[in-house]
Amino acid sequence: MGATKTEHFTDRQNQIATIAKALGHPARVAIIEYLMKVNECICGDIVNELPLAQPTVSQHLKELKNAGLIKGNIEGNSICYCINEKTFDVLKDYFSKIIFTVTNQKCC
Amino acid sequence: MGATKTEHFTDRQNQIATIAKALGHPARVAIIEYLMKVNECICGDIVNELPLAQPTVSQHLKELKNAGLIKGNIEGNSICYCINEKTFDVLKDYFSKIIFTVTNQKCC
DNA sequence: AATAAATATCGTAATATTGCAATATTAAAT
DNA sequence: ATTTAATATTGCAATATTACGATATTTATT
Repeated sequence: MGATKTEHFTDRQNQIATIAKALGHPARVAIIEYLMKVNECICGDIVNELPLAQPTVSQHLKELKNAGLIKGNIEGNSICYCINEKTFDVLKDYFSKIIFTVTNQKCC
Repeated sequence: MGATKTEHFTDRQNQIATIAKALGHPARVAIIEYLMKVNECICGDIVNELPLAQPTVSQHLKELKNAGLIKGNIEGNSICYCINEKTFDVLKDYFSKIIFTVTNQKCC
C-alpha cells in the first residue's frame, strides 16, 4: 500500500491529476507567477527570487517541466524557462467544462 | 527538512497550491467527475464506483472538502456530497489570467 | 433497546515528496 | 587547458501521502 493506484483510472483522469499535482506546491506556483511577471524567460534569477536552495529550485523546475507547464530552452551557458500556456489551456478547459455542467445543477 | 515551507509564500500562492494539490490525485479527479455525472448528490455510491476501500474514499472526500472543492450535507443516515463550483471558479479565473498574460509573450 | 446501514476515525505499513549539502556536468571566458 | 558560471544529479534525512483493516460513531429501522 501507499502507492497511488494509477492504473485504475482513465488516462484523462491521470493527466489532469498530474498537471494539478505539479501546481500543488506553493513554490511551484511562485515560480509560475515569477515567469509570468518577468515576461522574458530568465532562469537563475528564480533561485534569487525564492527562499529555497538551488537544488530545490532545480527539482521544482523539473517537475513543472515534466508536467508540461513550462518549457526549458538551452541558451549557451544557462537555461531559459518559460510558461507553456498550452497545458494551462488544458486545465482551464477542463474546469470550464465542470463549471458549465454543474451550474444549474441542484445540490442535495 | 521534508516539510513544505508554506510560510515563505503568499496566501494566494498557498491557496492555489492547496486547491491544486487536492486535485492532484486521480481518485479525487474521478470523484469530481462522478459527482458531475450523477447530477444528484449521492454518497456511498462513490465507494461502489471506485476501486478503493471505504476508508480510502472517505479520506479522499475529506481532502476535497477541506480544499472547498465539494460540499457535504448530512441527510439522515447518509451524507450527500456535491461539487462546490465556487472553488472551481477560483482556479478557472486564475488560469485564465495566466493564459491572458502569457499569450503574446515571446518565449526565449 | 437491539440491529443494521452509512460513514468517519485510528493505527500503521508502504511509498512519495521536500529540501539541501555535496558533487557532477556543461559551456563560456580567460 | 584552467577557471568560472549555471544548472543538474546524487544521496539522504525529515515529513507527507496513500491505502486499508479494525473500530468507532451516528442515525434509521425493527
